[in-house]
Amino acid sequence: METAARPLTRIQQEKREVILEAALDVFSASGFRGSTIDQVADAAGMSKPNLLYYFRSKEEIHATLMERLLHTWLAPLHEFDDGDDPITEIRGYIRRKLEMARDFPRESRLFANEILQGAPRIMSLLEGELKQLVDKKARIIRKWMRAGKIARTDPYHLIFAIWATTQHYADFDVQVRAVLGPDRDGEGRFEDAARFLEQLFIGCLKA
Amino acid sequence: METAARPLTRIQQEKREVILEAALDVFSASGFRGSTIDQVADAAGMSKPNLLYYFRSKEEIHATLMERLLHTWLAPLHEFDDGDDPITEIRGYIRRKLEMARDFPRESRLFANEILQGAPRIMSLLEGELKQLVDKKARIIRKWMRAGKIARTDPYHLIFAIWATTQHYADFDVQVRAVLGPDRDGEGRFEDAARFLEQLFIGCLKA
DNA sequence: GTCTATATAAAGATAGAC
DNA sequence: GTCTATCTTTATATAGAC
Repeated sequence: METAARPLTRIQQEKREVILEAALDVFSASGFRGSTIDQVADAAGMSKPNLLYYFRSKEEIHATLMERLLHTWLAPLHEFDDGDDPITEIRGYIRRKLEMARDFPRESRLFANEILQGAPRIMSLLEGELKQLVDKKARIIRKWMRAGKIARTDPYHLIFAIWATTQHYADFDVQVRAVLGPDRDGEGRFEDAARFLEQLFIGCLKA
Repeated sequence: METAARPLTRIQQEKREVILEAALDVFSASGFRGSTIDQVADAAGMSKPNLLYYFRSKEEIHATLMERLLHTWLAPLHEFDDGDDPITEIRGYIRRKLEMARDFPRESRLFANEILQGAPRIMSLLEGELKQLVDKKARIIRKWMRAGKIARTDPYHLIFAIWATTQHYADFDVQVRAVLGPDRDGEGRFEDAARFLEQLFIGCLKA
């Protein structure tokens, strides 16, 4: 007979946090299949069997991680709303997405890894929650266009372009660094990117 | 004593092609670590030991694949040149890159996988050949800007944005499909994307 | 060149002592 | 809760017959 699920103690919660933090490091760098429980255990400062005392399997760690990730990841799009000034709203969304790429590059890469492999674990979420959210925001953008507040264009591809350009700085970080060279490292790169993306998107949207 | 490397017969070349084609399928879908020689052998229609008769190791298959990939991948940027009309030149580059995403999505994903994992195998190429190529093209773009032919902006981030937006349609294909739904499948999506990207980039670059 | 059989190593997961 | 030892599965690669 199975024992009923017990609420976790505070200490158990904290240990799980340590493991998830370590797993984010490892999984985002090597992908799910490319990572080993040993690596995660090492990064978390504990033995493999000890780690498996807190999570039943590698799969369960990954699932827990993805669940949280998606919440964080969709937050900026949720914030995007029908404000007074469309340009301010879109500019803010771009800035928040770029800040996410800067502050949460591991999350960005973990997400990219999952999508790249065909999104086996989150397909239903993409077709459900994500699609509905994007549909809603696309309707807002279209309303702005009909009202003549911004130039007419395809709202879906506009959103894709914002995702692509901002996440690029996290997902393709090593390439960006290699091309820009050591001169333009750190914070400066993000300021340059922010300026450029504002010019690109806002320039083309002004009616 | 080692036997000297012999030139490959035509049949050997053909078998290697079959293997590389299968490997591209498998590696681009699951990443290098996520793929097994068994899968590649199955896809190539031969047994594992037979496959390993043509390639010494999984690593060697991957290396051969990456080498070719990079040649193909940089071709559009090589073509980008100092023509009469900057707008035509940039528009052509965007179109070629988007066509690559449409016609060679596996290559795009294989490349994305490699970069995402920190580009361990091609770092020196990124810092060498790629950087020099981009530097050269950035100088051309800057010349156009100084001549007042296009609006002033950061040429490096412009190139990154073109890479990001076009490759997005290959790398994040499942997400794009999920969000757009089944209505907008196949060729139509790429036409929409082409129209949008032209408006985005050309609109912002017109002086 | 291709096969069956197998050596070898890595990785996920568990048993059971403490 | 944490450890050492170990089981099991999977995967890379090789040996050797044909």
